[in-house]
Amino acid sequence: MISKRLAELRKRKKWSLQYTADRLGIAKSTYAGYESGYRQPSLEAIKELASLFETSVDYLLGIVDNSSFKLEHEDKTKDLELTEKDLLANVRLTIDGKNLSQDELNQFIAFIRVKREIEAKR
Amino acid sequence: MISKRLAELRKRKKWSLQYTADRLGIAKSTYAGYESGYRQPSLEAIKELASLFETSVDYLLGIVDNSSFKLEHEDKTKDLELTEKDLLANVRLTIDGKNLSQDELNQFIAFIRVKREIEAKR
DNA sequence: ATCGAATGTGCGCGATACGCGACCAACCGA
DNA sequence: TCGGTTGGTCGCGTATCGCGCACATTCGAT
Repeated sequence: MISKRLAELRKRKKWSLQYTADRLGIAKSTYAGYESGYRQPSLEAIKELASLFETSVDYLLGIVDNSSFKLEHEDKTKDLELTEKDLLANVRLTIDGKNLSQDELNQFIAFIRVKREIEAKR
Repeated sequence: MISKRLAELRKRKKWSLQYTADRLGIAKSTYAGYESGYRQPSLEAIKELASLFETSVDYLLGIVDNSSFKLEHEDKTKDLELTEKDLLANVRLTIDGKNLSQDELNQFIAFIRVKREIEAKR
């Protein structure tokens, strides 16, 4: 059960085994063992896993079926203004699992502003 | 942390070590080791513990403070993968206060992908 | 098509530590 | 006083955890 959940969460983030293991500070083979079911993570390790994947230990163990992220936000949709840097301070925007730099975001904002200006003239 | 929580839960129910161990199907010394901090329960054992005490594994591990099944991940920086539509369903992205359409976001994603491809060749 | 790097997968070994039985001190009611 | 219960620790056998290493597979670049 835990192995399936880990693989699903990691692939959703488009992370490799090596990258995930590095984030956790463990060997690649160790984390791979978790996903293959060959090993079970220790109590300390599973706390780190839940933290890294932003979910609950209960979800990893299959006790509950909802990941905590969805559980908290499914009722209230949040506003996220992309030009507000302090709002984005605690959000890491990614595309294909890779971080979005501030420069890239600024380029996008400029692009959208120009696009809207042109559309407004019609 | 887990030892304190276990002792607290057991005493609240006025159970003895022996009775608790019997309910779990393990040796008294084993469960006593959990409470004294001398041993850590295995993954399988901690699931049984949470079930017996009608609480969550996250509570036993000290990840959350309330024994109910509410889970939270505030103050932590969240990942927001822009290509995951179901994640974005709960977030309204805006630029200059104006909603960002799905088309505009798709254009941006395509733009970033091309940009990264070019940069990777250098 | 071919090479090489990156990624996924599995195994053996050393070391950790889990679970159990045995044991001990403290407490308490008969 | 004493038998019984409770909380707690220790030694031992062994299950298994984490790591290094090797092999299989995928994938992009030439």
